[in-house]
Amino acid sequence: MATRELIRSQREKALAHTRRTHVLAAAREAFFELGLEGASLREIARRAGYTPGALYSYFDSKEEVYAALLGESLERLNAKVAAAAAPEPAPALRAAALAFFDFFDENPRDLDLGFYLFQGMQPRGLTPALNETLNGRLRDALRPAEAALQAMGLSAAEALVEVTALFAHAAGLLLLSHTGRIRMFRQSSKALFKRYLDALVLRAPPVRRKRAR
Amino acid sequence: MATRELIRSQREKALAHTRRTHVLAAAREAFFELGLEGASLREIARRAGYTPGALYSYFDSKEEVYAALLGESLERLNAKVAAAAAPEPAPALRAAALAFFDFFDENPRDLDLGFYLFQGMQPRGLTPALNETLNGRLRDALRPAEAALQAMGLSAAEALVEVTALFAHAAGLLLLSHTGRIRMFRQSSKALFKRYLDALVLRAPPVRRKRAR
Amino acid sequence: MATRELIRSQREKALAHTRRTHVLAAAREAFFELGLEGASLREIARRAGYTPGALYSYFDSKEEVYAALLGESLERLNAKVAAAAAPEPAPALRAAALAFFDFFDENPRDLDLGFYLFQGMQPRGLTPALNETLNGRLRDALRPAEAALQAMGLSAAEALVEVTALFAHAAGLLLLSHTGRIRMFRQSSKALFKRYLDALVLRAPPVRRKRAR
Amino acid sequence: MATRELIRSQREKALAHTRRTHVLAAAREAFFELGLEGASLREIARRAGYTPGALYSYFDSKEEVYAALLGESLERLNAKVAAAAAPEPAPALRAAALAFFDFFDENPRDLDLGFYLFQGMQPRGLTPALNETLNGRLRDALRPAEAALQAMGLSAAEALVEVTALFAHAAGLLLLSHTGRIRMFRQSSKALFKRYLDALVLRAPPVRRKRAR
DNA sequence: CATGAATGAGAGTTCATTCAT
DNA sequence: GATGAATGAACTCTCATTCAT
Repeated sequence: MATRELIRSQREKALAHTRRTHVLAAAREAFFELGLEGASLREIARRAGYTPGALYSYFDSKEEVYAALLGESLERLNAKVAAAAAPEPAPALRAAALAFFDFFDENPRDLDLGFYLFQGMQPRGLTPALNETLNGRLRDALRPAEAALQAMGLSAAEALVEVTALFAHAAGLLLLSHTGRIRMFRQSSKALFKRYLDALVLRAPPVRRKRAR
Repeated sequence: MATRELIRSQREKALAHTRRTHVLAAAREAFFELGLEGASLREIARRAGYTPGALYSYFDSKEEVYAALLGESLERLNAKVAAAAAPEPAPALRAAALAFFDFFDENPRDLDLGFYLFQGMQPRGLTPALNETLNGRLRDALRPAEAALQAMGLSAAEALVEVTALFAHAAGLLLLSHTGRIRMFRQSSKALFKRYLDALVLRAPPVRRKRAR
Repeated sequence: MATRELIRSQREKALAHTRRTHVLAAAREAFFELGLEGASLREIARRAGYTPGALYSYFDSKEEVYAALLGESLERLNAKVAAAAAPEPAPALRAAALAFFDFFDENPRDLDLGFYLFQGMQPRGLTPALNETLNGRLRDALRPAEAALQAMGLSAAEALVEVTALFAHAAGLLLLSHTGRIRMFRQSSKALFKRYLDALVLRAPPVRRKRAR
Repeated sequence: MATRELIRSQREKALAHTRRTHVLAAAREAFFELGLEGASLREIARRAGYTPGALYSYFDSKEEVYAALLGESLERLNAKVAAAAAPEPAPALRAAALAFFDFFDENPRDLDLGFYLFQGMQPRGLTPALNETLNGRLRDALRPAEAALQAMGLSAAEALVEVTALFAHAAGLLLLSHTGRIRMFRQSSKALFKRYLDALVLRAPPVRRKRAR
């Protein structure tokens, strides 16, 4: 008896998850196509084949949909960064940093998502706890680069400084690129980012000295 | 006779300007306090002590209000950058770059304003010509730094690359700072920016040696 | 199980229809009392006991409300015309034509509605297909008269000419009557229309003689 | 002294009239181009080179502008009808009726104007006296046809009936034509009107017999 | 006479959200 | 779980009109 109950409960849970995923897919699609303004709850529901009210079975508010979307985006980012590895520290830095950069460069909507680039860039409606978690996942995506920097001989503190600067540089270039402003300078954000990486690797000599011993 | 007319006309023009400025002040206030979403025409009108319709005496659309706001922001930026000068190239670079950085660092909403133009809304009330002008003013704010880079011996092409990277780095740091993400790294965006400038100035000397020959 | 579902579904459908009808009744009432300009969505909603937004559950736009109103009006017209029959061609012509005339004479607002169709209606709520359909229903209301004319011996082409003239005469008289201008002439539009029909029937007989041969 | 005053007064009156005429021209232009809905006071003022408020020096309300427009339209109509004369009664009838028909057929906006008078116009700009006057001018445009009918031998009462029917027929055809509905019947309103006139002249013979005496 | 600012009402429409069924 | 109806507030924008200057 209890077994049958359990099985049913499991099946329902799986179903619920499937449907939630389905809704998220519709939300992503709407958001990517129409941007934040166009991706109303109505539109998302329409694309998912539901009525607006039905979405409230899966999400408590529109913001929660947005948060789920962002969470999923960050998972993809981390997966990409984790997949980019190299045996030597310097190539590992390049690989990790480029994976990070490319992810947003190739998926500009993920940039929107990640930086709350609309609505004045303020995270609204996200509980602090959730916000922390999501930010943590973004932070995670930078850890491989940070580790590589340490492997290159930088102290933990130095590596933190450098990875922050790296993050800022990537973010700035992506912003310029995504908003079209880079055109004013007739430059390529990707080339500029590689140039920054080159300089960073060159600046790291202390590591080499360590190695030389 | 004509004199009286002229005086009246002048006074009215001044009044009109004052009132437009007053509306813009209300718009800025609303925008700064409530962000993009909250700063509706109604809210702006309310704060200016007007009915919504009255704003249409001064602006043709909501977009035009934002454009005016952004234009004014960029003028302030340029004024600040122009005011920051130094006799020697390297200090001039630092001064110009820091003025640029500080402007947005101290007025984060001006950063929002600048992004808004390209991101959130359609350039409906913003003619391409006006858009170009505004972008040009942003570009102008970087020219002193670019000039200093050339004065330090960089070629025009090199200076352009470097000023673009500088802009990106500043934008990225500001983004991190403004969205609170810099806290994740326990760093100061200002300190990081100065560090970037130091490295930039150090990287330039080879040029100078060239000069010395 | 399925039965219960079915019953509920049917009841809901009936309810939906009832409510839509209720809204349309309010719309008609508002439109009839206040005319085209006064019958705003807000006013219609108020009379139906709804908030303005609620109407968008039933209609996609204001134009669609009017289209529905007009469609229903044309159905009533056709019903009235169809009900007016007679065994012999000449009486059949009189009956059909008078039914058409009387419908608009007794319900002047239906005349307004008909005018509105082409004069003011925007293409939003009135797809070309719907427009065609509605015009077709108006055309339908004249077919009994046209058939009677043919039965009286007129060729298809002659009958078409005559029914067009009949329609125009009716429309003109209704316009004069509805706008009060007929008073300038101290005439009755109904009497004039009957007079026109008398003349039309008298003009036709030659045909019958042809048949009699 | 008084003379100088008088002259100035006269000159000012003339000027005022000129300017009023100028505003009316702008109004007509706006109305003819944009239709009833598009011809707002703002638009009229814009075209006349004035601000909206200025129009209130010449007209007490928007309705009054329309009334003036309509009055002028009716003058043109009467002029056209008066110009169409013929020595014999039957040709005179044809000429007068066709002039009336053609005026509206060729200037559909004048038809709109005429419709507007009774359909939408508020009693504010249209005093009963003015209303009477305008209706009288419309009536006047039919008098030549009425006189011709009497000249053809109809009694005053008969002529009145016939001219009313003629008016209605013309109005109906113009309505069908102007609203595009005549296309449903693949007919020409002008041809149908001529056909009506032919039948009317044929129906009149009793007159001729009178003459023959 | 004419302006320019302002009103105040109102237009149609969209939205996230709630809730009985 | 899902629906469909409904809310209520908000949105941008337009209008005829008024009035001090």
